[in-house]
Amino acid sequence: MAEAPAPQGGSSLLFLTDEQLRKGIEAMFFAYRGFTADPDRILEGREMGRAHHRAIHFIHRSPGTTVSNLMALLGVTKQSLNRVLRALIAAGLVEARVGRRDRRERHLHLTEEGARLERELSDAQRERMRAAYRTAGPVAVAGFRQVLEAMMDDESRRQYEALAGRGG
Amino acid sequence: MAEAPAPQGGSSLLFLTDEQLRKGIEAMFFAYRGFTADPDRILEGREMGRAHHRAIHFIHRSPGTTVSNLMALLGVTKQSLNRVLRALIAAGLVEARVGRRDRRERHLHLTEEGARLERELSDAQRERMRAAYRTAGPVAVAGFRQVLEAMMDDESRRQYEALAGRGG
DNA sequence: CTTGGAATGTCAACAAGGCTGACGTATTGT
DNA sequence: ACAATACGTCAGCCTTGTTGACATTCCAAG
Repeated sequence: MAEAPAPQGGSSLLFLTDEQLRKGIEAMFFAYRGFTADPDRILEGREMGRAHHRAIHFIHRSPGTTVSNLMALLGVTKQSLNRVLRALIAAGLVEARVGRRDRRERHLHLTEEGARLERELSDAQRERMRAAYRTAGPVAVAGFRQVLEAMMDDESRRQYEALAGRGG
Repeated sequence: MAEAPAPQGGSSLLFLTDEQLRKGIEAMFFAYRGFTADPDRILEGREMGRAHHRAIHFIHRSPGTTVSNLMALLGVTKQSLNRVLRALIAAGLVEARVGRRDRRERHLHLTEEGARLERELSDAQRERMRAAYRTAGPVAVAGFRQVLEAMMDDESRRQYEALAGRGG
């Protein structure tokens, strides 16, 4: 995508008013609630929470990723991550294999059961996303992604794009 | 599975693939991080966190709102909210006025200093949003909002629209 | 006028999930 | 041989959420 629509001539900048920006901020707040609602519901009772979901998601996404990688991706300390991983491994959802090239590293993989839970979680989340996409239509979806990408920190955008390059 | 929207003409449904949906999910995750980063930074050191920001935002947005209202808006228990409000009142940022019609109610207002902090917080957040909007352009912004609204729970959408009706 | 229920405040106890600091252990690379 | 890396773990702390219980104040309906 090249040129932004040149704001010249009669083109108004009304979409940049404080009012419009505030609406966007509130929309993010309320939408994020919906975004996390389904997985939260599924995990509650299983003694797990959002942190476990995030770990499962990215391990599924990048099988064999290391602990350090995951730390950077999630933006948490190794102690926080370790607590989550310990629970996932104890529950038989994740496997940590010693690295072959560098045996200090642990390569993380979902077990069969971990993959099953991942599927359940992402099905729920995807279903909501699909409904929203369908309602809004392809043009809106393109805009949605553009704005979100522009909103990220540089570091996050780098990570996002690295992931996208892998399987999308 | 219900009906897909009639794939009329040459319109493809490629924007509904699992791949595209996953990208949207990851974009939400990374973008939300950026979304909250600036206010978090400002509040850190001031002995306050995201919860305080949210309360300040909605009190600013709906001056005179009651505790019950705020509870529903934020989706937390009165105990959680009360702890936050107590801190805000102790810090001289928020004032709780006894209701005139119904004296059980507390009507919440920002003090001068509360308004100053609110300004600082929302300036930072708005600035990021403005940059993102400007980068993406008006058409993308419209799509962004459409998708977010479609992603909300019914209850959240109701609240979002009630707010929008008030000042926007 | 009494009384039930609503709106609020508060205490206690607890959990999830962040954080820092410190220390230990393999393992790798110089 | 030694420093640095990757990881695990213990201990302690913070924020922000939860439930349960109880007190107060006050409106509204019987």
